[in-house]
Amino acid sequence: METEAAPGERVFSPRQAEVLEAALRELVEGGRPLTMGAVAKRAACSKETLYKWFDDRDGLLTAIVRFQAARVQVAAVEPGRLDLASLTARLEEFAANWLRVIASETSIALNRVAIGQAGGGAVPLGAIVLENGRFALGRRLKPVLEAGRAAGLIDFPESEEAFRTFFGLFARDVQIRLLLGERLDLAPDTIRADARRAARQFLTLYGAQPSTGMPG
Amino acid sequence: METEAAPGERVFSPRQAEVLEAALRELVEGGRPLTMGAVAKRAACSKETLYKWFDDRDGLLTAIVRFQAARVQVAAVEPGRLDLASLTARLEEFAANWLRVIASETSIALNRVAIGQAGGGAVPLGAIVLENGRFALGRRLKPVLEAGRAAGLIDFPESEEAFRTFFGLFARDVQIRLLLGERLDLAPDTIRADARRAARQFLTLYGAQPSTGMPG
DNA sequence: GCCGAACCGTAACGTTCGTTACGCTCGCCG
DNA sequence: CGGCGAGCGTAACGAACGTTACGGTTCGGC
Repeated sequence: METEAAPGERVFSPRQAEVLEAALRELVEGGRPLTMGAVAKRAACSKETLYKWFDDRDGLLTAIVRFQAARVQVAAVEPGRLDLASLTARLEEFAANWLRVIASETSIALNRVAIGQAGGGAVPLGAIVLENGRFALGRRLKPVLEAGRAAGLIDFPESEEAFRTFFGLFARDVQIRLLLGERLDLAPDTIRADARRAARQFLTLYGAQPSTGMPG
Repeated sequence: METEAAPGERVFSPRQAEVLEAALRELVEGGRPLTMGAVAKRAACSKETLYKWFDDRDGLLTAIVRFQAARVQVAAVEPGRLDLASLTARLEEFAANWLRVIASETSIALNRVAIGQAGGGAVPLGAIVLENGRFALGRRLKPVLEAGRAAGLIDFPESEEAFRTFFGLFARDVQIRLLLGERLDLAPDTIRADARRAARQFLTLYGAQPSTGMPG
């Protein structure tokens, strides 16, 4: 998926990618706050190299966030021709994907760092996470929603509002509970069931025709 | 200080409450990470006193969280006799209250600290926040939901699941965006409108009878 | 008025950690 | 072969901060 380098997006050398992988592992596995020394040791590189490549600790954190964001890119769903079944499937798939992402150790650790320094640091880590997480998500789903509307399957005045409602329906309290350290086990079956329920409820709220609950 | 108190709940002396207020202000207003020195200076007390009263930094943080939690206690709603109008009003009021809480600077700062040390520290700050936030919330609302079910206004198999859906409907992406540092302006009108929408959507999903949207 | 306890302000100590500097090895290029 | 730049490992420096210790002040009780 090497389509285009957006402005502000830097491509990392293979060795740099290795270092960032190591930093990510350190962030996830080592419960401690991330220190430059720990990253250097785990990556088997020198601190001097870290500073040369990433300037300072904030730069390293920013690089980690961007690096991870570049990998999480889910394939954009192309609207295509939609009937009720395929729209439902798209919604379910989308919700399940997102639940899997926010339940991953990596996402939790990254969000923790971004939240922990939000409001304090000079570097808007939180903004980067939001841009590549929540907002990228919205941009991905909106075409699907609008295609569904064009097909007469659902209706809403604003796709942004419709998306936020869908977000609430599948995310619910999961993310905040995970971030606060609760050990929720999100088994694949649980995720699938939650995604199905969210899609069904969304269609109930926004369906152009009264949608009857399917069995199952 | 042999004062017998409720299990896990300690009562603070007036002076201690002052100090905790100051600590809370420092946490909210000073963008920096909370240091013992900053708290002592703002509270006009000595560090030695801080350590005597709260043992160490974790103890101080825990005390701050408990102190704030003890103040936020919203009045428990008593189910009483419910018709559709009063149930709707209860839900709207509940959602609006919660939105006001999570949008407050204090709640954001406290959640940031709890999240920042979740998974790392020995003291489960996150668990305390969850217990006094999300879970206390559920305990407050469930009687209302069950009274609504008893009155035949709504129906659901599990009040926990119904509550989580309602939570998703009013919280949506607000909390995560605030925690990540986005400046959302939640004007009173916005909050009221969001609460109304969430209550209406919840009744649409769980209403025993098809509820028609009200004008306005 | 005197005593002791509580408390304030400040100094001091040790650790952690970000940041910089230095010596060494290794692979590439002329 | 010789130079050289990149990068590794480690040491060193300085600041921030948690924690402890100390001297001075206030205040209630005798």
